[in-house]
Amino acid sequence: MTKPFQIRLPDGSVREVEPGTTPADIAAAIGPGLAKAALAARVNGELRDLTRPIEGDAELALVTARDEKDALELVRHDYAHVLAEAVQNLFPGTQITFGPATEDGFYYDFAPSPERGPFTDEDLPAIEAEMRRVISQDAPLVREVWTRDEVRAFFEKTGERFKAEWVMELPEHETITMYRSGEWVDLCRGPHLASTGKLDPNAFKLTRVSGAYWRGDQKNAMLSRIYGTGWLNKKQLDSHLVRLEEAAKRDHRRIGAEMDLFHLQSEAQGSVFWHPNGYIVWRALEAYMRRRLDATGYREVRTPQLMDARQWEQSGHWGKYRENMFVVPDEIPSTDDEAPILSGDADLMALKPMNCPAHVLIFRQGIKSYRDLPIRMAEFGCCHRNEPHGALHGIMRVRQFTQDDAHIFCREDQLIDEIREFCDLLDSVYRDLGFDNYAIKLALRPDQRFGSDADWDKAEQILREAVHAAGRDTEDYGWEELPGEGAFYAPKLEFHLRDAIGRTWQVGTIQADTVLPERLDASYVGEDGQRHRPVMLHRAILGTFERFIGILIEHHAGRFPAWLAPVQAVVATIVSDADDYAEEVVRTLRAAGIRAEADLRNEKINYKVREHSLKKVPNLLVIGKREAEERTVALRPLGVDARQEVVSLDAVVARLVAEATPPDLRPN
RNA sequence: GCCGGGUUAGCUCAGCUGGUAGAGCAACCGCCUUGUAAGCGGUAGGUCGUCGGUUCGAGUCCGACACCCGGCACCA
Repeated sequence: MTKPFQIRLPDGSVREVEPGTTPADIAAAIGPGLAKAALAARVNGELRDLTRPIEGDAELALVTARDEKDALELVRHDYAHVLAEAVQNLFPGTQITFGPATEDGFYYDFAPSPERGPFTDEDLPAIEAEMRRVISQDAPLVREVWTRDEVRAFFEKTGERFKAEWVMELPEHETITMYRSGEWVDLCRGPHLASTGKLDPNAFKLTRVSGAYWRGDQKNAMLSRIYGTGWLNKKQLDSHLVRLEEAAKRDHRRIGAEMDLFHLQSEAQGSVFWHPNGYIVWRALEAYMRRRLDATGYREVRTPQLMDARQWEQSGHWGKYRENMFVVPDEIPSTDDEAPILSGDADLMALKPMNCPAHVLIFRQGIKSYRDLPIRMAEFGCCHRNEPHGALHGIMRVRQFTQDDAHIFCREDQLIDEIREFCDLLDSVYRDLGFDNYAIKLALRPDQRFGSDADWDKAEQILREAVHAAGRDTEDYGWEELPGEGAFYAPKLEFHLRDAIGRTWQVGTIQADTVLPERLDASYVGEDGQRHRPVMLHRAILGTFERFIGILIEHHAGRFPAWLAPVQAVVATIVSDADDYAEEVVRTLRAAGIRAEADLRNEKINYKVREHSLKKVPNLLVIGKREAEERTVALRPLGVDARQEVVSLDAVVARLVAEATPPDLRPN
């Protein structure tokens, strides 16, 4: 007989068990409570099925619902599995593909039979019901090791084309496992719970359907994806659903309408109509950014909206980016109703999708010395990109946008410092704007690109080093590298923020580019008297005003900090006798630079409080007979639990002025 | 661009199996001079996204297109 295995438990104790023992056996040996609560096990750190025998001496930790991260991952993966089984029960002929756990749930991608067609929302209740039935069967989930050929033969026989294709691409040495629940079998790496009955039939909900390309490639078949959210118990599910409702209330499109910030309409799809209120936010943000850039050695420029196609050919945009550009014929349209409006053979111009080529053209004016570098050239540049229709999203993803763009022309030996300084500036700006949480990614060379591999090796390495030097390549910053996601001319560091419902958006970026200076022949005279190529750093902090304001709205739920708020104070009267004094208060506030309005309407104070609260006005100054007589105001800051206090006119002006001062202009 | 859903009054939405439109809020008018998140009453407001088809008759059924929403792909 083989000798017993030594199993070390988290409390440090060691148990001797016979070969063939499973984590479930050990849990049972420790106690019936644990046996019942155990969902899976970590064996030498690896998450495994409870019923999979231990193969040797090991560290073992049993995973229960208390280990929430592991437990949720397991449960969600199992829900996906149950979803697939339910769908195949209800719709024979549907092929299965993949179904992973996601951040708050799971999905499964199916290839429905052609007769059946893609799933719709209306299918979901029946599928949910079938999932509950599958769960109630409480079938054990059994892990089986198969050979590649067995799996392929099996799926070819059952008509599972996608699974048969996939198994052949698994790495040679990988152990191929199938999981069986009752009659149903799926190719799956696992691990799974011991049986479907471990799932709470009331802790999941199918949320939506969508299309998704097989293996994420547009060239492949469109599959039908079903999304769900899944939790350990109903209470968690319910609170998640409440969170979703709350998040919907923060939606920038909804708040944009409520606060009268902007609108969109189909005649200018993908372009924003900024209303006076929204444009105040924009201008405050722009003024702030301009001060920050002025203070850190940037010089602002302004470049043409339209440039000749030949210029875009030279920069490389025509070849690699044309499908995203708006092209305009350089021709006076015919006014003759009988004749075609355009001849069709005019020279072409294009609206700029980026500011970089124009900045190189400025750089090229006159001879630059190494002493002139770095040159930090900034532009609040308005760009147009012809985005795919399906990509447009509120003001977060639009076709006309304004970037807080800048290009830093520098020598190679200046790169690391420039990037590090940029990271510091970006960090400081994000904090000023209320974001202390952002993620940094490094997007590496894409398939479609200019420049030699050696250039890319160098550029990628510089960005890595600079982030490391800035101490930001850590888990706190969600640091990761994204192969294939760089721009066509350069790798980029991406800075991401989260929206109300947890989607992340790239805002800031910095890209180290040696290609464009080469293509557009930018050079400087070095210490050695020779011409050298500068490196160009493309960088933005907000990214675009449109997207950034969208995120600001959602992040603050419309309650902008006072310095950004469209209206900073409303003076609301209780009785009309106070009108004159209220108008005086507004005049005084405005003279002090506060964006203040009077509300003298014949309405109850309750009505006015409610209305201005919904408009997220940060300060409500209530004036009744008493305040008018005493030359005070009742200051009621925005917020349900805000206490109001009666203060003198002078005091309220001082307080609001302090609050409305942008963060970079505040004392200390 | 791809898959699914949607488009009815300024906003949010109802309108079953086809018989020329309805609520709440907002707006307007009147009453109320009001004390911290909706005071009361009244009036007006829509060629039901666009175009075409089926039908005696279309908001409702069918088709095309446009836009919006959720994903996918693409991206700031």
